Amino acid sequence: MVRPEETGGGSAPARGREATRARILESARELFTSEGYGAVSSRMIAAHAGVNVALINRYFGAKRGLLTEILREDGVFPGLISGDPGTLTRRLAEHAVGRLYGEGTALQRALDHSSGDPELQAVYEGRLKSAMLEPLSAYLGGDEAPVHASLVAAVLLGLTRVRLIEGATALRAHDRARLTDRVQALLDLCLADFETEDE
Amino acid sequence: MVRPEETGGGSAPARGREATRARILESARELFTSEGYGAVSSRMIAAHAGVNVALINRYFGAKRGLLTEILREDGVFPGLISGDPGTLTRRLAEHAVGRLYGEGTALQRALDHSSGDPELQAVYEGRLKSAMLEPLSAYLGGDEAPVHASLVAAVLLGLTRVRLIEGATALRAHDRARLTDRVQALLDLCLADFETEDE
DNA sequence: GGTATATGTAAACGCTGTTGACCTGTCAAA
DNA sequence: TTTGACAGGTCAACAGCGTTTACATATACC
Repeated sequence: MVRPEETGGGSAPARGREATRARILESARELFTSEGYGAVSSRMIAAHAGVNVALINRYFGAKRGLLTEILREDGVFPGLISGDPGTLTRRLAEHAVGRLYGEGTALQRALDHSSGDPELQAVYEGRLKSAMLEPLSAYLGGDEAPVHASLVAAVLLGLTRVRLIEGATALRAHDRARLTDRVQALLDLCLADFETEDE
Repeated sequence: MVRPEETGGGSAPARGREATRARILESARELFTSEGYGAVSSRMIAAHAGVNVALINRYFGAKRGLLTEILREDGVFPGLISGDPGTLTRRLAEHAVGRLYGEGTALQRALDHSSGDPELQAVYEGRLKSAMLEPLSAYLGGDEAPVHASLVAAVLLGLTRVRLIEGATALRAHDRARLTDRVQALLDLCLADFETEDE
């Protein structure tokens, strides 16, 4: 009796492998979103997925492997660093303010919120480097590009951090617009040529 | 036989209490500095201090209590938010850049480095609120003060974070001066009156 | 003396992430 | 049909963590 069950190929891609993997991943995403990375244990994920704990490490190496997988799908600052350079800072400011004070993904907010976890940090920072600093630096070009990119990243990351510290204060539309303008101005200053008028 | 041993008072200040407390605190400070908060366990601190583990919780409530105590002594941005308002941003910029790219305390650097720990985060953020956001806001005064303070904090925190992500790149004196100027300009912009020229 | 009260100790609790040994069902070849 | 290989899944254990509880001990007061 061959169990057909969506095994189209004839070789040996296994029966439950992909399904189980997906189930674990989905459970992890849900729990990370609702509870935060640090507050979710391997056993919680396993229980939620109806799966044995050992399978998490079998399929993802370790708990952080889950996060790496999730972050890869749900990119950080996706697709903003491209297009018209003239409006780059505007787009970044709008995205940042929107994400922090408006319509950010629940997952994004959850990951931002636990962005300090020592475990998460390595993954998060790796993503940020490869998805923000490096492309932005390449996008800007020139000798000063790395510094400019770092400053931009600093402003954006700092906003996230302060936002977390201050808590979830809602912002009226008008104040949000003002904040966005101010952030854009800061980003513009980060990117501006900047000649110190000293000797 | 009364053990004199610096027990001047006659009531009941105990014999080993202060000494033990101090020993634990000193061990914690050393280990946090050299290893980072998350990498140091209660048992490591106890062993280093030559003391039973339970005493840590007896004297400091919990591991985070040690950190609270250490942070209270070694303030964050100590004494900068006062004096001539005209040079405030200069002082902050110099302090921040100096701390991150120059002569910061080893402990400061270590705590910055583990500033993401979920446990540490609460303490760290509490300190930052009470030692940075609130005094700065009060210092600036006015309706917009909280927003300005938040932006300043964002820039300073963001610099820390990016610095950690990028790693310990040494900066030549000239580049450090340029960075300081740029940061000061950003801080000035954070504090500037900012009228959006829309309708 | 006796006795209350600090101070220090040993052992455990429940939790974490992770791993190794063990079943179990499916498939291919003999 | 019997045999073997093997992927998929389970179970129990490991060492470590922060923390707590019950206990021993030394000190200080009456």
